[in-house]
Amino acid sequence: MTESTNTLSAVWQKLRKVQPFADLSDDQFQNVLAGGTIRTCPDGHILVHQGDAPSHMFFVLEGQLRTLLTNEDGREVTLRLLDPGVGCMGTVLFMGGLSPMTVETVGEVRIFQLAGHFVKNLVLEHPPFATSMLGMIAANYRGAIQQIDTVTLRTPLQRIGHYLLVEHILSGSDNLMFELRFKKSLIASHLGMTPETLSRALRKIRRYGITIDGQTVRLKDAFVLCHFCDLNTKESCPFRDNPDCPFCDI
Amino acid sequence: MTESTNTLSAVWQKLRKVQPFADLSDDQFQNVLAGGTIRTCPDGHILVHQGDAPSHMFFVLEGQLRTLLTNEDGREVTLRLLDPGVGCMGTVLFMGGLSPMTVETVGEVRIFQLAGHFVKNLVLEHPPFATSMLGMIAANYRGAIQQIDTVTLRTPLQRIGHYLLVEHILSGSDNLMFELRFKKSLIASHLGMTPETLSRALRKIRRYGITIDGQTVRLKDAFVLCHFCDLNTKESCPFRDNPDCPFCDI
DNA sequence: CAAGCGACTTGACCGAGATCAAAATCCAGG
DNA sequence: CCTGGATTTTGATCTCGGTCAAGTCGCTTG
Repeated sequence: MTESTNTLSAVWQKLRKVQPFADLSDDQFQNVLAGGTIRTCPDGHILVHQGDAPSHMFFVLEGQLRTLLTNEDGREVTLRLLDPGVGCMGTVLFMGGLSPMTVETVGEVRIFQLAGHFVKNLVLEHPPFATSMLGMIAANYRGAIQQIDTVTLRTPLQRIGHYLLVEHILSGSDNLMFELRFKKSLIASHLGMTPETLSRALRKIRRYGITIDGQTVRLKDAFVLCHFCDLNTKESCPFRDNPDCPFCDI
Repeated sequence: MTESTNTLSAVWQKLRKVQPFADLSDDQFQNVLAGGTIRTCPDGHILVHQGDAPSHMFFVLEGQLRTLLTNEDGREVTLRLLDPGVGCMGTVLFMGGLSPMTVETVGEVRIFQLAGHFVKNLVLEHPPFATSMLGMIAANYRGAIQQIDTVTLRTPLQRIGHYLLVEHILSGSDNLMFELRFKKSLIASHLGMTPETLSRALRKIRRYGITIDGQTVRLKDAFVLCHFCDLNTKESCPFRDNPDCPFCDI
């Protein structure tokens, strides 16, 4: 088996079932694969600068990416933290104009990239793909709204609590222990605070029965994170409306 | 001419040329009109509550709407301020799940509303409409990103400066005087600050040659707002790369 | 095993913006 | 023209989170 088949099949594995490709036929997906490129980038590599004309969509195969905003004096906010299987810059392609965000690697990353015009053609030619893109973009939009909510209406404690809740649900919420997927400094930047403030918030959150040791989060019981539930999150909560939940009756 | 025709033709006037309808044929647009409803709502009326299942898209015919987020103790951020010709909740329809935002009238408002399934069908049946919706949603997303930038990376002075710049460009930027379209308290809420802070920032911004009296903004010269330009805005600036602009060479 | 570096934590201090309170301004309606 | 309520402005004070600096932990590398 050649290196190239090896890699292509890896991409197939990673991306076949994820949005916006899940609804394509195998043939169409094969086409997508043929139309894109696989790259490996070192830590801290900047794939897109704020202000660049957007040219490609990117999908993480291995490693992590983040999208972020910066200002002139170097302050920055992380918009999204991307794990394998997740894509970015899809929305930016349809915004028209220059990219409002930077895309940067976090550690060494293997990515799959697809030219913008390729994506736009797919939208025109395959209505289900268009709907799928709409859903994906809308999901990103929801994330942005969530972030606005977070940074403007919540205290640092509430921010990290909510973040942990979402992570817990994503991890399957079947265990009282799970791992943080990202470095704390990145999480802090995503939550619009400094690492110092995050650290202090993590200290304070112990009194809710939530302990963080390194990347490991330990919960006293299944419902301690319910303190930080909101309407969006409630919808995806597996304990939704469970009578034991102290907050689901709100 | 009956009241109803009168109103329908008013809707035609207002919405025929705006996204996402601009690319539809007259016949298709006629269909849209027939499929929707016209409503008049009093000041402070809530069209959608955060947490409602999204059912309609709304378009402003006369008056103003705003979309906003609230938390439990009553604090709120305004996401968007909508003037006639602008629509909302389109994105939310494609997010799946409940509405993350509230939609509220500002003063008495006349709106045109279109059922969600109607919009979704249009997307499936008319690829150009889908592209148009993608563009619209992407534009909203850009707005959300801009807002994250604003509230996390800018000082109150920079925020209001940038806001005024965008307003100036929207107003045609052909005059050294223009009107604020919204109440200051709403603008403050949109910029993530209190009315008091906004007031103080408007005081401070005088030293840049920008004077606000009531709703009227007066500029000392055409370039005073350039202090608050960023990459996004630069693209739509009519003075772009004008050698007189003190910042376009950045 | 020691050294060294990066990531995180902790402490002390400070300042921008929120809050609270009061005065001023604006405007619609009588 | 006057009046009453909403909106905005101004002033005084307080507080949360940022900043700066030092210390700790943990991991990689020689």
